[in-house]
Amino acid sequence: MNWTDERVETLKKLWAEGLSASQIAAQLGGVSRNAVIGKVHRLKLSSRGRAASPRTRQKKAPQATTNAPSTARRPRNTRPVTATIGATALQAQFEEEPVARTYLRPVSDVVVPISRKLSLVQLTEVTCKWPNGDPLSEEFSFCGNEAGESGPYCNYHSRIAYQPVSERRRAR
DNA sequence: CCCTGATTCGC
DNA sequence: GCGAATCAGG
Repeated sequence: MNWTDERVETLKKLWAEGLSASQIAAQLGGVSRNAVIGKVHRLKLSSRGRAASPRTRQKKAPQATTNAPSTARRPRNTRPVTATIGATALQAQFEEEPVARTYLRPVSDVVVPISRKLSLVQLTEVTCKWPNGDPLSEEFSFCGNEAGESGPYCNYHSRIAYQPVSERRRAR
């Protein structure tokens, strides 16, 4: 996945709006949060208002010269995720923003499960209860994918459901 | 443990 | 330039 003008634009916008790198990565799709952060730095728009904390790095002695030259790089699993982007979920997440191009993003490899579009009566103890759309609307449905034991949502929706909360507690 | 951004450095 | 690994912290 390369950084097209469009994607960079989105990155800038979302970053300026205060979204976390991982959230932006999820929006863009196909990139990790590290990729986003790296790009942000390269674009020199790191600051975003205030410095988080006067952190001072530079402590690590990189195991370069003296260490074993063996390629210790770990070929981390490149996740072959293939799913549909949860447009409605994104909507809920950014309900206050105009939303222009985020939802017309190519839905190729975003880490969002395909909604099973269950109705209320179809929910069980193990179905994700993430709502899709307006509860008053005809098309309203629930995600319905398998929910872990840790909550009423599937893995993905647990994150986008709870992450912003802890974020607002901390940052805003 | 979850997360955050920051930095380094092999590619 | 890119981004995984790592770091430092909440």
